[in-house]
Amino acid sequence: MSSKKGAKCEEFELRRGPWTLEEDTMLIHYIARHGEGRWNLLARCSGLKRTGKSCRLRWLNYLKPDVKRGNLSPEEQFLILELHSKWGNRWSRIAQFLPGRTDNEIKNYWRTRVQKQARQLKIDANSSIFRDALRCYWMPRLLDQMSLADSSSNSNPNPNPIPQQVHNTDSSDPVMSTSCYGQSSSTNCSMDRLPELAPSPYEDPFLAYGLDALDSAAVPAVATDCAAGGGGSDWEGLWSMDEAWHVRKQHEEECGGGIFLQ
DNA sequence: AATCCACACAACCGCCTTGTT
DNA sequence: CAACAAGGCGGTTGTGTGGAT
Repeated sequence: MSSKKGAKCEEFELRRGPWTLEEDTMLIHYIARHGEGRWNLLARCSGLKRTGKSCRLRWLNYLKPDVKRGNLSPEEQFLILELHSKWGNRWSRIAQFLPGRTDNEIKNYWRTRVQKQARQLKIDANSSIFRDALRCYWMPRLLDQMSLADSSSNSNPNPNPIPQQVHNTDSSDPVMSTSCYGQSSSTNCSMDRLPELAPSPYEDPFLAYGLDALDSAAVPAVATDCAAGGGGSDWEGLWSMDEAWHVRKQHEEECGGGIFLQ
């Protein structure tokens, strides 16, 4: 079977690796004429020496007009952390709540930024300790950045406008019940009990999750203190050395000084 | 100036699901 | 209902780039 496959590949001399400008142009023009979908047909008829899969990926992750480029905003980062805590590595599902962002981009963000922090602390990124750390230190900081940006650009319309709404302090709210900022979430952040929310690209995620409820009052003192960021000059790290030490120590206590990742 | 290293991101691979015949 | 093809998804790898040494 695999040899047959290989022979097929050779027969059509399928190209691999980075896409050229010419290939991009061909793909864009073909989709402009015939629309998306039927990727294998597209690959055969467009003149591209690529697999249908490759064409699909290139279009969805890079060429599609509504693909957003550039750094993730604090709002987007916050959403990624929040949704990942609920759904785990369901990147495409998470991406549905970040218009213009692809699952690939979100996955890369998680691996390069978030998991990097876990590695530095020598903690499993999926551990409850690390999740707590995200909630106590990182997410409040993002909230802080969001409010700072908000207050400094009152006259400047937000590119991703978040509709004003009534504050939701209902404890049954998915975010408030599972996120428990600053509290120990090790008991109630289980992936087994993910909220069954119907994701929709048209639904405002902040509205859906009641994220407006996460004002400073909702964040515990320790978290807001950290978020206030005494001493954080530029926002490079996600937490200070003190915070990292605290997380690490907590982890040591919980694991009895044992099981660190290498 | 050269080399090394870490990072970010694009692209590929394999598996699974879904739709069609 | 089975077989097959296509699409979708998550994990992994490859590569270009910028900073550090």
